[in-house]
Amino acid sequence: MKTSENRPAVTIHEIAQHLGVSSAAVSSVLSNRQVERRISDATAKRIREAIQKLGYVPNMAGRRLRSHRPATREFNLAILTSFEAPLPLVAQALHTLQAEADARSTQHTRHAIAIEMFHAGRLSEKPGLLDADRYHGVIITNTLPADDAFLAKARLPFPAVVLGRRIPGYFCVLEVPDFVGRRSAEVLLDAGCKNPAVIHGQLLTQATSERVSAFQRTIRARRKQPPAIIVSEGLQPHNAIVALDEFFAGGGRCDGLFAVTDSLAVGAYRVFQQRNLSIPGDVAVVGVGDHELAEFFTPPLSTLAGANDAMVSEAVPLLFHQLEGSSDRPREILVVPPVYLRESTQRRH
Amino acid sequence: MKTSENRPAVTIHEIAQHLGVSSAAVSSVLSNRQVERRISDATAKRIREAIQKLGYVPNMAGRRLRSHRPATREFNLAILTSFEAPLPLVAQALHTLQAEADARSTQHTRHAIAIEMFHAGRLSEKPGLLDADRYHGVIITNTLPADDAFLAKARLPFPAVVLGRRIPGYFCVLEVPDFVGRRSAEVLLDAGCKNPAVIHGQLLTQATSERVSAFQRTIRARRKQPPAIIVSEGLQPHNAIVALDEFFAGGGRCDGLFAVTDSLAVGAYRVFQQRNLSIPGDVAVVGVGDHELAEFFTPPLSTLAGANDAMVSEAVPLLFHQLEGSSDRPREILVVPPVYLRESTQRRH
DNA sequence: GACGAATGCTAAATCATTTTAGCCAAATCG
DNA sequence: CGATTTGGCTAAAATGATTTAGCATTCGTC
Repeated sequence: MKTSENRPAVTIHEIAQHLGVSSAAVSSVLSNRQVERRISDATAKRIREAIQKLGYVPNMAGRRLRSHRPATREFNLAILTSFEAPLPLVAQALHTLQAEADARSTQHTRHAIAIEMFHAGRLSEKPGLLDADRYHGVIITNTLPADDAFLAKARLPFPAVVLGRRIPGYFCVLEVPDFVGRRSAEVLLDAGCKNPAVIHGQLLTQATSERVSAFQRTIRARRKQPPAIIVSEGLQPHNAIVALDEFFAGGGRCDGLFAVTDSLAVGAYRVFQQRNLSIPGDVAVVGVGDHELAEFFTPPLSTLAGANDAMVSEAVPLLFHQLEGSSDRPREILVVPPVYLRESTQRRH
Repeated sequence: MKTSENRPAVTIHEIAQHLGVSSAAVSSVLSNRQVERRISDATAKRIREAIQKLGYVPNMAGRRLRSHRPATREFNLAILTSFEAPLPLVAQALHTLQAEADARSTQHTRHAIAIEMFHAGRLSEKPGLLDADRYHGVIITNTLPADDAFLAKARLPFPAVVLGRRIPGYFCVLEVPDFVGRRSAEVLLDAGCKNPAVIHGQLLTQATSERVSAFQRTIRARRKQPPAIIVSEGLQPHNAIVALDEFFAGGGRCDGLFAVTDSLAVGAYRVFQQRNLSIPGDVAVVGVGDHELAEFFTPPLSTLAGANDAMVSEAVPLLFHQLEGSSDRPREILVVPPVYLRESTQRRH
């Protein structure tokens, strides 16, 4: 790590002043135009050395402003997601956003689109989010309650659409409440399960926590006793393996599992195989369709949700609507998640 | 689609002029400071209407420049990848880059990091890539030959590191040539395969095409006849299913498969299951470890490559080195991909 | 009816950079 | 030796937005 970067930054003017030349000369050298601008080799060399020595870093805002073509508008759009969340969903959102942006690009209108990430629960620490000088609009997804609280309080100074979360004052796109939790419980019960369980990670997004509690309520209502709740440290398969092994070692019983993430289901598959429990014969498994490979698991995994296509299709037009200056009041759009019943929850005779 | 956006863009000055007020007034209304700045409600209303009617879009470069705190340097870094490529690798690169950037952030130095995407083979159409006014540095990955050619010719006006590809004039990080192709051939042969085959998608990155040809060469050298080559339309499991079904329907034979992508291996698993070919009993399968779930497939998939961790760990410091103004000559770093032998290539008695 | 305060605005500076027009001295030419 | 060219630079404008200081009015009060 160079300590040099701890010094204050310098501008082109300061370099010029330091050398007793004009800033035009420095700029010419920086863009390698010193020959056509007729800066002598000796001066160019002095300038180059100063640039190096003082650790000059160009200010992109200055450059962009200067090179801006008049009468052109440029939209800076971003998808904000957490480092911890699965990416395929986000990629799809980007794809849709990009396609829509391309369709709207004209002679005078350009769009720049990026994915940016924040640490789950620490959205508030993301630099520039509260300033109005970075984004024209954003789609925010995979937030934790702490992030939601921050957003509810902060009110971003630019259009935003929130995915999978209901936050007052924002345009939100989310799945029909309780649907996934209730249906996954029904799917397991219909498959003949007597001892259903749910596995989820420690960190709960609002969508996930609603799924879990709706699952609990439904099971309790139908079977007069609550399901087992298994908590894994993270969302990766090996987290599920550790949590389930512990569960069984402690005498836990389970003949039907709702995994709030497909990657948890993958870990569960492994544990059941190792314990010689057949799927769905001994234990049925249902996941949420956040993984494109779910239908290729052995056996193919039944999934709910994964309404991501649908949510994104709603969210993107909503964002552009705001960008175009609509003054509509924030509203919520509810999406019904698709249900894919596959072999992993086949009814037992 | 609003046609309004086809009109030339307007600036704050133009709005002001149009209304016969000052640009300061317009700016005050835009930032909702009209009360403290003592703009009358009537004027504020007129301004707001004009903003709406003329379709004003703020120029972020102007705003950022204005709000720039002197003596502060800001690095804009990006990871450029193709829409078509698998994302987990990229997420990891972002993670590493972000961590390194955070470690280097000081009172006077900030970093902004994003993932941006281009259509495979059309990197040249990405706006702003040839201008020096957007990025301080980039990591480029998942390029196709057309992109490579573009990069070789263009010479980007900012530091860059290319992953998985050798391009003259750039810092490149890639796997040891031929390693993956040769080792995957050896793994299949060691498992006792007599009729090895390889499956890949139509679009070939340089890394992939090298893997395929090294595989071919190795097989031909050892078995005196070339492997079957199966080409799928895309990289998704269903593409592999279509291609393999066609291959078998056409009388193709195969008792060992090298899948250049794990998602292709997933599709292959399905086809083999449906044809009652056991893995690895009847057919051995080896993939490249671009999928975190490979070890959880049934049976667990042997993988090569997936040297992504290692490549990223090399690439990130290389980028920062350039950002710090090092004038080193571009060089290549070769990484040896790890090899994970799992059940899918277990030797037959 | 004079003074102070409130109201409603504007002019100009500032942020960092690039480019255009042009200045002055030295070299070359006729 | 005067005119023209070349070399080596600089001053200043321009890009778009925000903020600070301040200028006119009008209003209220004693």
